[in-house]
Amino acid sequence: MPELPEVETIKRGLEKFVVGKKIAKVEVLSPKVVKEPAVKEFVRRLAGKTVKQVLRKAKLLILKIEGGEYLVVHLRISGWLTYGSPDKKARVRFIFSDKSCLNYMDSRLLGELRLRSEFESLPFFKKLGPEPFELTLEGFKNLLKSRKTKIKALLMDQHLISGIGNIYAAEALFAAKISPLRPALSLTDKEAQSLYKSIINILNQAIKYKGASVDTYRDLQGNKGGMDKHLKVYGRQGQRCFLCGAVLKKVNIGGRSSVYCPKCQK
DNA sequence: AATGGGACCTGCGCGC
DNA sequence: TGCGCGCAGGTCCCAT
Repeated sequence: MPELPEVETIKRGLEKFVVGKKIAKVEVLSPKVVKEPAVKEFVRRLAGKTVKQVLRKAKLLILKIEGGEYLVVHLRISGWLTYGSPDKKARVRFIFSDKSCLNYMDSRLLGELRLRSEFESLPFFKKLGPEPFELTLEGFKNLLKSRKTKIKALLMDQHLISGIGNIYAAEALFAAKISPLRPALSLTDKEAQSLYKSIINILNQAIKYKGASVDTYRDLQGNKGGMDKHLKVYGRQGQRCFLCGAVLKKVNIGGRSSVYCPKCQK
């Protein structure tokens, strides 16, 4: 579900509704999603603690908890959070002292919750490349240099550049008029610059629209994101390109479906 | 180094 | 209506 813009939207919601709240009780309905520590310990250590701050790194959400602990949330594909009253489909419920509730939702159970005294040593965190916002144009060009991998696969490789997933990789490549199948090293300086700018623009636009609700994603209050309506290629295979009218094509790249305009994107 | 496949999971929409 | 299949916004791990 969530790429950087969706996670950023959730982060802002948490800042508004959850920071400063005291966790009275944690209910773990699906123990599978709690990766560390053991569920009993997880619940015990959170009870009575206040949420101090929310951080985001790429698609990772990090809640700083009173007493020097961090609740690290990776939503993976189908995770999302709602704030309000307890949800019967929740996998984990964080009930606050004012009776309000933060629900961790995750139909496919692929997401992960961790409670740790720090998050920097988490293997996934350590291997995370810079976000597009932390990368200069030169830094971006250096990533492409000498890499034969398909440009779309590179954009989604979190070790190299983090926060971009299947939707925004497809959209940025369309905006830059570059085929997702091109080897990264084949991009000219001009193309690399155009792609770099497109990535930043698309992510900022998506944040502005509070994410895309192609599937189950909702913000904390249950509202859909507004970015769906602005997607030009993602999920539009077989339909016509808004620019040239050609039929959009779907190919498989790195095990993910990738939609693009064979006429506009060279 | 790069790519392809499978694994982890559930649930939805589609065609028959 | 019911069933099987393909597919889904992520990441890891293995084989080649």
